[in-house]
Amino acid sequence: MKRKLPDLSRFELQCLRRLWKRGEATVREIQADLPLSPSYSTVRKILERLETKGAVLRVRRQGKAWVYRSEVPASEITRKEIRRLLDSLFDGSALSLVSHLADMNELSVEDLREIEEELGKGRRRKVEAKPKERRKGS
Amino acid sequence: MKRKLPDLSRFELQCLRRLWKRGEATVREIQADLPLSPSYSTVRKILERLETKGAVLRVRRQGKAWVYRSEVPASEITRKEIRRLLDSLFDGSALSLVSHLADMNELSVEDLREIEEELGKGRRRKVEAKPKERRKGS
DNA sequence: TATTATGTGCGACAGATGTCGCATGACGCA
DNA sequence: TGCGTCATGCGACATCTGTCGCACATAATA
Repeated sequence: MKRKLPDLSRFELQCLRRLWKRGEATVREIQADLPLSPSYSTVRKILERLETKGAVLRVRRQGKAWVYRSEVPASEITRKEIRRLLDSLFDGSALSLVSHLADMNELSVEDLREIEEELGKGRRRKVEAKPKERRKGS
Repeated sequence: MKRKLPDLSRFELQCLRRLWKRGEATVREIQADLPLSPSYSTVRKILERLETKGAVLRVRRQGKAWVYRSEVPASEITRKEIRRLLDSLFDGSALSLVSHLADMNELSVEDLREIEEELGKGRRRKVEAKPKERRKGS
């Protein structure tokens, strides 16, 4: 049985990612991690909604603050989002998505070979995301 | 100079895609193309919003009905959406996105080789999306 | 010409989202 | 013990989104 993954908004996703990275975190910590530094209340509200959506859980208190933990696997949410994009813009074809990526100069031949190799040998190790500076896009 | 691409909702994107495919279309035609057959008024409203967002234009009338045309290039909107996903879930790393796709069994080694080849020879031809049946996902 | 479709223009709405402010209560410290 | 500090719980909003219904004009028809 697979519980239905909740639909998450962009901002909710943002916050959730911080949780994934940290494992557990308080509202204050997540707020500190966010780039646009929204108000404490705002982040608070998002976490609250994530909780009602069942994507997050308050595990314990750290002093007076609640500590949250993600209740949804990063990988599943990620897949869901990918699928969404695939369906909404590429008729479900991953190939055409990758083609676009190549077009956008987001992929090098080496990148592809790497994936290929993993794919070839039964693989399971996922390639880690190493943030890279964005080329000024035209 | 590059005009700022409008932010589009899922449904707006859906409708816009029909326009891309058809070149031009009336509300009725787009409605007919949509899978969930929303009411005429609904589609009408979406087109109206797309127009105020500058994503669509009413070119002429066909009988009493307006004929719409997209004002935003499919490729740019597509890129924008891809970028959005990349930034919101993969720290901008296309490689890790592709890795996930491979993980989801959405890519075959052949697919990758194809892209690779295109990439290798300066390329520009984009791989077309040929809808493929979704493997029952676990 | 009276009747019937059909598209338009407008307006309405409920829900989701992003953003806060404020009163309250508990904690640590002077 | 009285006073800040800090997180919480609640509520408030303006937008954005998806969904329609309806009155009105007009074109096609009987």
